[in-house]
Amino acid sequence: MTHQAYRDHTDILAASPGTEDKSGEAVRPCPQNPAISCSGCRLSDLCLPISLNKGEIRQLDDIIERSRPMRKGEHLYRQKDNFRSIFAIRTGSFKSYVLGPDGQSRVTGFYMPGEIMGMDGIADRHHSVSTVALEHASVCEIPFSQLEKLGQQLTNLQSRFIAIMGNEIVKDQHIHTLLSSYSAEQRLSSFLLSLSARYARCQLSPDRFILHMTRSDIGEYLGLTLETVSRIFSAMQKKGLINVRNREIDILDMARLKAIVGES
Amino acid sequence: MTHQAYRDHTDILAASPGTEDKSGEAVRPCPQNPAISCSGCRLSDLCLPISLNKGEIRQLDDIIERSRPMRKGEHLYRQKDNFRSIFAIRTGSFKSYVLGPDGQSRVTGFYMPGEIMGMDGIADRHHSVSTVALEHASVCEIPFSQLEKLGQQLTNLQSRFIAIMGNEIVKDQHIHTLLSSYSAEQRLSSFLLSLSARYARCQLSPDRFILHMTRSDIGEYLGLTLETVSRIFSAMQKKGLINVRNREIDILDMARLKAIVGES
DNA sequence: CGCTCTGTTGAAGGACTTCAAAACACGTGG
DNA sequence: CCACGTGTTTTGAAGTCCTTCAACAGAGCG
Repeated sequence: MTHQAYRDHTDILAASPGTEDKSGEAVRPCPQNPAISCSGCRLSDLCLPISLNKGEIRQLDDIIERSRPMRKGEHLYRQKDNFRSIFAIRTGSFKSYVLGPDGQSRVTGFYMPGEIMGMDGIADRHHSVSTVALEHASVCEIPFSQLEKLGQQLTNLQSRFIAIMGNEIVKDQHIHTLLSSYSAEQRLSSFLLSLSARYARCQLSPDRFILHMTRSDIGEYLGLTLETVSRIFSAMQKKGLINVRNREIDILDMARLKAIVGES
Repeated sequence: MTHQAYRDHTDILAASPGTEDKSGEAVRPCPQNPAISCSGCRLSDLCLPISLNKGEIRQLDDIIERSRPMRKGEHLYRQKDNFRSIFAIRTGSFKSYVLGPDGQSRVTGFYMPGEIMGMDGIADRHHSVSTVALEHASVCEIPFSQLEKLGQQLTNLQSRFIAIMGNEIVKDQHIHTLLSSYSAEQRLSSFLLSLSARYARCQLSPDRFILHMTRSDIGEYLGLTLETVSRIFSAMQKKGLINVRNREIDILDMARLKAIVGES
């Protein structure tokens, strides 16, 4: 394994990136360093604090509750829960999903460090989806009532938050067109490119990463069956576009991948 | 034609609902009554003013520009346009769409009276979709910078606007699950039920209405071909669920329609 | 009245699903 | 450390739902 350095991306985000361990869980130092703050967070230029000055960030810091690290499979909140807070991911990744009337789940999104979860509960004060950690993870909890209050004082914060919601709407529209008109191969190409770009945003390798979700999760998200996901991955590998080894993805030909979805 | 009274729903929204005309366009009085205001608008309990008191509504009124009526096919704004305002629909309906790299369009949404358009431009200050009138229509234009400013003064307005955005996100998630897991018949049932509920909100008949969009529009929106839309409509009619006569829809069995999409 | 856009319907084909079986990975406990 | 069991992934074969292609009918508008 020549690429051990990238084995677990969260290593890079953790407090002591030098420590490596094979299990990926036991030895790693707790990412919940009590000294963390928005101004010290390496994600601050992707997250809510963008465009805030130091004083403003300090005020935002004051209302943020940095909760305990979460284990894989642990829920952040569930469908129907009362809405109290939105959450910014510090480390790890999450999926959101809903349960259909027949009891089977439908994945509605994947979330990575620096991204905001919980906005599904703003409208009617109850969450409309459930959110679960796909790996060890940690989040910043931002009580919404306090965010609203602070937003009234800090114009920049208010605008920033509204922009984040606006961006969510644009992303949802993009997913809408993807689901309504893309082939299975286009959907998966687009999915991989999205992950790649988001890993790059976190200063992680854009062409070699781990899928923390199952094939079934991906299928539910993209409107495909898990078998189709698997088959398309295999076909892409055969074409020399990617290398798939279990959950490990190597993007070999980014340009051709982009061509598949129609991005020049 | 026993149902002439419902022939054109916009009649009911117009200033003088008593006037009837066969063309649906020539005789109707101009909906752009200069006397209109949020407080006088019959849609005020669906639109941005919800939960505002009279003084607050007056302030909102002051920043709203009531633009001229629009003709069918006229664009409100286009993809890539600078973002200046959001728009509340007074009368008529719109569709939003994007043009793919190959030049063919993908419908991303339909909008009805009381609903807000233009939030696709908030994030990066340029619109990500185009919006076009599906029939004669009129809108209230709300310059975004002024809305932001006013929102800083009026807490209720700020919350209301954020709630509208949150609601948009929830609706997009619902569409996501629809596109990723529903059959063609379920998609169309869900679509008709959505239109029905929204017409009811406008005090219009929930079980007899006009589709102002083409089969192709519906298909692009739901991820189906226009032929499939047509076929499923025919099949639903054969089953006694609906009556379709060109663009006129009668919902005959609401309960069974809901059962198709899994709503008890 | 005739043109064009829209909608319907049929027949054939294809992309993805479904069902099924086996291989593989991973965590647990011996 | 290995054996085992569960959950995940791969791959195949058959089937299905929807699409594509095509022709025609109807509606709307000059």
